[in-house]
Amino acid sequence: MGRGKIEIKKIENPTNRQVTYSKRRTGIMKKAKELTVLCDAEVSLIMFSSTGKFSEYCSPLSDTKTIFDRYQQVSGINLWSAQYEKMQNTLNHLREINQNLRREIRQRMGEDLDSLGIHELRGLEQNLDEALKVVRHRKYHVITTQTDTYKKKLKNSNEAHKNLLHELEMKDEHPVYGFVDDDPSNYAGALALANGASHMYAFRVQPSQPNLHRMGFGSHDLRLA
Amino acid sequence: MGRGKIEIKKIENPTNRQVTYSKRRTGIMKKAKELTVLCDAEVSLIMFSSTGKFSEYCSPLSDTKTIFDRYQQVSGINLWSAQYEKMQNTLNHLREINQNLRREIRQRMGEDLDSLGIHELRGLEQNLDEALKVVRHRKYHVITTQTDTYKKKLKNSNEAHKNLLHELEMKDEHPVYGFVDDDPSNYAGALALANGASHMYAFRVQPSQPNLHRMGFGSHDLRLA
DNA sequence: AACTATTGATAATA
DNA sequence: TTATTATCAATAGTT
Repeated sequence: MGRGKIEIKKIENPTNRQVTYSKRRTGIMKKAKELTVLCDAEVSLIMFSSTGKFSEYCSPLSDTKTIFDRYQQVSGINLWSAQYEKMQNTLNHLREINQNLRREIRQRMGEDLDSLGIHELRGLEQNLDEALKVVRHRKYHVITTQTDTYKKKLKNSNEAHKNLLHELEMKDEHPVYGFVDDDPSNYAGALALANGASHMYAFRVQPSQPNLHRMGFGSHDLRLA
Repeated sequence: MGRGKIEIKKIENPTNRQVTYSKRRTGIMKKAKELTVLCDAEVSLIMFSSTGKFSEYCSPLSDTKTIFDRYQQVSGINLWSAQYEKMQNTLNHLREINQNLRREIRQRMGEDLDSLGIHELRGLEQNLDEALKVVRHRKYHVITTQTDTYKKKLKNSNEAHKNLLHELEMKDEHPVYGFVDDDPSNYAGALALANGASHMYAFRVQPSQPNLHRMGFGSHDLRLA
């Protein structure tokens, strides 16, 4: 279909090849469009020239991604199976680790012990015993620190109060009663630890972890993951 | 290019449309092939007829997936971004959960306590204390059971031995010394628990969890995930 | 599926 | 690249 018949083999002259590519590219695109319209078909046509130039045609009602998805279903080839499988493996691995971590926590809570042998039980016992000592120690430390801080604050406040009273007496002989603590939460904390019956021990988590919110020790949500 | 010019619009006669689709399909495929050969181009052509029939052409050196990959790079459209993002989110969520589980385990081991307030510390202490009691109880139970089993086995063996000796005496008056326990591991176990100084407490895991193998309480590999 | 009269595409040329 | 046009190729309508 030209001034002369041509053999279908690679055009060696690069300029000529590029020109032919251009012409035929528009030609095949026109054909694709016509096929789409005339026959109500879905067509995806992607072309890269030898110089790397990219062109595509896609039937108007669908887009390239839709056609790819459909291609996948029909051809049975999962185009991104490699990516997908890799991630799936990572995911399963993480899930496994998660399961094990949960089991360890349960065992550290005295549950799920049936699968443990005598050696494991002995180890767990020792470990819990040591941990308990450390936690107790830390608790006492915190209590002491907190109490000290409170006492100090109280003392400071009292002094401030006295000074205030003193100042007022100096000024107009009108004594004032009461004062406001600038941080009442410490006072409440000290009171709470004093009665020794607290069962409120929320687990502190970052705001980005909604599923672990409000979980106390011994109340882990084991439905997760 | 036929016996008469046709308007480019949907062919309403289904038979006619199907015939035209067939003819033009082969035509466009030929065009695609020619483009590939003449111009050294990469072409992907995917077609679905109105009846759902699927055909494709792909330049011989590359395959459809390769062209899709290239298409992605050039077009900037990530074809599986939706899937990918979803999985990525799940993955990150799992990682977060795992981090928290690990932290809880560390805290149950008496580490990482600085971030805990007095309430949490009190809760943890109580929880550890209760767990310790349960574990001790369970340990004693296992020890008792194991010891009983061993005693029973020993008794059975001795009786078997006696019977054997008796039989032999009956037969040829040649007494035989010694016997073989059919499960010596229980004996070793009983011995080990008798000396009370075991520090071997391997964590039991399924074979499919290589990363958690040989982890004892207190020796968790925190590099994971 | 074939067959062709026609239209459409395009190679060579400018 | 674009335009022209002589040719060849594709195909619409028909058998």
